[in-house]
Amino acid sequence: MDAIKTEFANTPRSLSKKARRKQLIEATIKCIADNGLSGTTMADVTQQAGLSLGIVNLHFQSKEKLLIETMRYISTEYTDGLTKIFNDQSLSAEQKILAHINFDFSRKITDRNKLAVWFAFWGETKARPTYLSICATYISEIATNLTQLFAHLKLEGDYGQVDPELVCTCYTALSDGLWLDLLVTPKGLKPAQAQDVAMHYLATQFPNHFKIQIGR
Amino acid sequence: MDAIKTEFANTPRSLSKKARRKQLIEATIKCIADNGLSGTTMADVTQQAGLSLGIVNLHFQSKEKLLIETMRYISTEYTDGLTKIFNDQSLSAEQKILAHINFDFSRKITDRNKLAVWFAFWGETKARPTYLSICATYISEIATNLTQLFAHLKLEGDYGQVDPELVCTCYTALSDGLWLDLLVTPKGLKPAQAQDVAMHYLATQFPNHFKIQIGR
DNA sequence: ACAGAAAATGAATGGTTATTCATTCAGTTG
DNA sequence: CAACTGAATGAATAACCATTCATTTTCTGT
Repeated sequence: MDAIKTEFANTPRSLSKKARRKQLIEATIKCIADNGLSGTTMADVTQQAGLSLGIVNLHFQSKEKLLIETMRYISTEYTDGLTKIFNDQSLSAEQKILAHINFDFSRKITDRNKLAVWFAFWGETKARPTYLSICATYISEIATNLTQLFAHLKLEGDYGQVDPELVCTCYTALSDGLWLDLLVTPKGLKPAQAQDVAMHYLATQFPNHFKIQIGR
Repeated sequence: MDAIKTEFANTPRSLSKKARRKQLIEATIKCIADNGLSGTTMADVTQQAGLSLGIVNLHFQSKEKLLIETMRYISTEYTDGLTKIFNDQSLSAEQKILAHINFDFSRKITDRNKLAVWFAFWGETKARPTYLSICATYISEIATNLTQLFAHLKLEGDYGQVDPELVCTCYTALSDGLWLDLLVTPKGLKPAQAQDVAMHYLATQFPNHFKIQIGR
């Protein structure tokens, strides 16, 4: 908790509104990972951020809004990363898929603190329509792009049997499930190995493009 | 909430301790699905069960213990179902895998109330060692059995390249990820379609045993 | 350097919630 | 049927926690 404090300490007040909000959101992520969603209090969050109790209400009005912004923060971080890859004109479809899978299992994304937050929010989607609608947006956006990439690969190679939409659904689910693995069995799979598992699936669909990793 | 009340109403007091605990656990599942883990109160749970406020502490000592027993309940229900399949002497390895996948996407298991509970607890595993250790037990138990089945299939068919452990990891993650799909996009995939997606993966590994469903 | 604006503080407040336990109630036994 | 046993009740309690806002601190423009 000292780390976060010092990171921002040199500019105690002059921090822009946006940066202070980010600081509070990141403190929230840490707290949810450490205490669970049900165990996260305003006192925890503000202490984690090294600030005073009232600061969250000043910047977010309420705890509920802080949580919604936290969910939006992690899903935006994720979709922005993927969108950047998808829009990169210098990459081929194959390279985009490789970059996608690489991103899915990067340090930034498979950080267990963030994974804990993802699952905590997913567990509440049935209860809170706002959470569900945030999910709905990013899911369809990613699926459209990814399906398109798989369709492109299908044309390139000799993959008559491949159903791009099915592969997209399957890959996405696989990726989510591997995240769960990384969250609940930290002594088990490592991110790089999880990535190999995902790649192994893609290799079954596009054997001319992707090869199965041996040394896992 | 009336439904649950009347289900137990004909024997208001004479219910065994075990049955009353089950009733309270099932009320807890409904409450977590409806209000989220963070929004579930003792008043909610007891009202859902049609009983009085003090009843949870009488049967479970504390809310925390009720939650732990709730998690144990859903994971036991799941592992018991799978263990029964695995120990069924009348089934071949192939039939056991079919029964396994069938169970994974059965109504009982893909009930969105229960899925919400799974994800809520997974989201708290990093914060609560007790939850994590409950996960650890069922995960390794299932993985051992399932890997064994895949190894058996590998011997039966001509599957030189197949790595049973990898297939187990991949199938398990895929199944978990499809559960997420069923939870957060209820208007999207239906359980039967999710099952087809899972089957599609198994067909890539064991094409002589499993065929891809066309009419999904 | 000073005034005004903006940001941050944290004690106080009020609503919520888990837990307790004296009392009530239902089932059982002799 | 009366005394007994243990389950169930729910009002009372005590702890907790989100939010408020008067006050303090820092920044900015002149």
